[in-house]
Amino acid sequence: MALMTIGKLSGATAVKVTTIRYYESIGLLDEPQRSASGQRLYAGASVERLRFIRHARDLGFPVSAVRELISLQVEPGRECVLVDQIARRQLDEVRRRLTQLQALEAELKRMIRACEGGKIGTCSVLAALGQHENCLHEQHDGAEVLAGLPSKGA
Amino acid sequence: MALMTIGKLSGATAVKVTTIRYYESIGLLDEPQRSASGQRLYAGASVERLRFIRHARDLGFPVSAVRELISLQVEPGRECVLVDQIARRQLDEVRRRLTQLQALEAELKRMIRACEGGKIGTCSVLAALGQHENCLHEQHDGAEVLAGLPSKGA
DNA sequence: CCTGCAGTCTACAGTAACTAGAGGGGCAAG
DNA sequence: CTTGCCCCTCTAGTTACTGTAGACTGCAGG
Repeated sequence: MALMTIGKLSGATAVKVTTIRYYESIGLLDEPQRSASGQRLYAGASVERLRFIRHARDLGFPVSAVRELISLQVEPGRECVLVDQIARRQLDEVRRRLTQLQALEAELKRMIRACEGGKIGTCSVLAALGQHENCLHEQHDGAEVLAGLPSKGA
Repeated sequence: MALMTIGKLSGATAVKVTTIRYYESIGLLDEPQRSASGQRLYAGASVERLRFIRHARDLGFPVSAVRELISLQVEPGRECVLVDQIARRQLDEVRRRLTQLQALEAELKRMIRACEGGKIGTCSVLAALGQHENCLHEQHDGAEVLAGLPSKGA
């Protein structure tokens, strides 16, 4: 497994070239060797590292947590408990979001079922959105709960 | 229901003052009257409008969709179908995220169960993260699927 | 050797949806 | 009149990237 350019690494890990450079810039990836002309050259270990990062990110770990995980990986011999804690924290977060989303799904379904062929004047989707004494307002800062919805795919 | 300052409106809708001003700046809220000294003064209708926005945002509708919904509200008489479409699109999105999160939950649980009291050298959380031929990699641009996880609460 | 093109470089700007802070002015009570 | 909270604008920061500009490199075909 010889040295590879950033493009190859990108291909091997499904992480975009720009993202790899970004990870380097924020210190998630070490600075690699450079060719005489300044191009980054990666060894096989970078593939592992990057897959690790990718997978952790896919699991929803924020970059800060990934950083922690990496530092734990680098200096082994300490208790697994820390890693476990990070994972549990993440699991809690995931479950919180699951609950949220399930409530959203229910409400959206209800709205759509009610809205069949009516005119806007009586459209219950709009009416439902006008209500506020509804299912979602137990926690007050619910604002940020779903703030990060990308919906780029739409 | 007399005119109210931005602070009152904020209190009545649980939307932060800065956020209200932000909504105004992006055109979600109309510019309100001003007092002689330049303070914003809102009428009761603003409460409704803001609740509508808040609720739609809580349901995960992106601001662009909220904008559409508002415009549909403003010029009624057109078919409800458009509103319905937006809601369905949102429901699809929510379901997609639900599926994702359920997979994540399963994997995190598996990881945590495996990681009980071991040392880091054998920690299966870290090991699991190193794997990549795993449950989450059917879709290739999974990168962005969970990109927006805030986890500020942690 | 030349040309073309894909790949790479840096650096900066933009995205979503806010949030936070600086630095100043307004308003009612004591 | 002062205290203290509210309000103003404007700018910058957040997260995790993505996109763009403009320049350079590396390699294959002719």
